[in-house]
Amino acid sequence: MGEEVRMSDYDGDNRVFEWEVGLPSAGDLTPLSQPLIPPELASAFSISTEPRRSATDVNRASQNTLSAISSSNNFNFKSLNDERSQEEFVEQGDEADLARDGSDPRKEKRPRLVWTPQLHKRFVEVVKHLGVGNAVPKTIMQLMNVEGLTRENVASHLQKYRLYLKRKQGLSDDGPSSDQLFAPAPTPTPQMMHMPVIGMAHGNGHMGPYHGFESHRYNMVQHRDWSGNKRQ
DNA sequence: CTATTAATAT
DNA sequence: TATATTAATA
Repeated sequence: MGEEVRMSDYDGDNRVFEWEVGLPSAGDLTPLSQPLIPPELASAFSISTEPRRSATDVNRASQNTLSAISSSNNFNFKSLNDERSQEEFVEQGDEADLARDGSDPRKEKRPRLVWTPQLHKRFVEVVKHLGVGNAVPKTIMQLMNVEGLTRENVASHLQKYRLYLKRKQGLSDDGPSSDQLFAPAPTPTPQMMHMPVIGMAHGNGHMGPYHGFESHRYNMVQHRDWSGNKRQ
């Protein structure tokens, strides 16, 4: 029952399009790695939150399930969570990082946040929802509800996003769509803000255990070309 | 304390 | 280039 499947990989034969009408696109689905109930609400109503699973946990579980299925009835599942799809990406380039306080969680360096298309989409939706005029980092961060996302992450991205907006209203249209991430999505998919998206990781430092609360770490990244590719 | 912006660092 | 960090300022 709740298989998470990337339809983008199945353009093959055994695909029944009639079954897909009205279904949300793969990118809009809520990853199993996110709790359905925001932590604030859960605690406010004293709902016991299921122990949060990391993206890798979910992927592993999916692998097991899918491999079991495909072996039981020779289904032609292509590569699901294989190779470069998504997994944790930690740049283990250690270099004299013994100066790390293993004590203060707040000061722990996080890996650089990677603004995946999904993350950015989330960001844009929240900003639009708030209105560009009154969307501030703290609020955006809260509404995005992404584990591990910090206010300065958002502030930094917001700063860049505003520059993008400024540049874009100044010059109606001309030249190629300069920005990869910011350019209007080819698939407008007018959906209200909903559903959490998780994503980040890859950094110079380390991938320490982060506590979005009391649980796991975050990661999962689409390592697409950030340099010359426009997805979504 | 948070937000904004520009400059600078990684 | 993308993201982080810092400093000045509101």
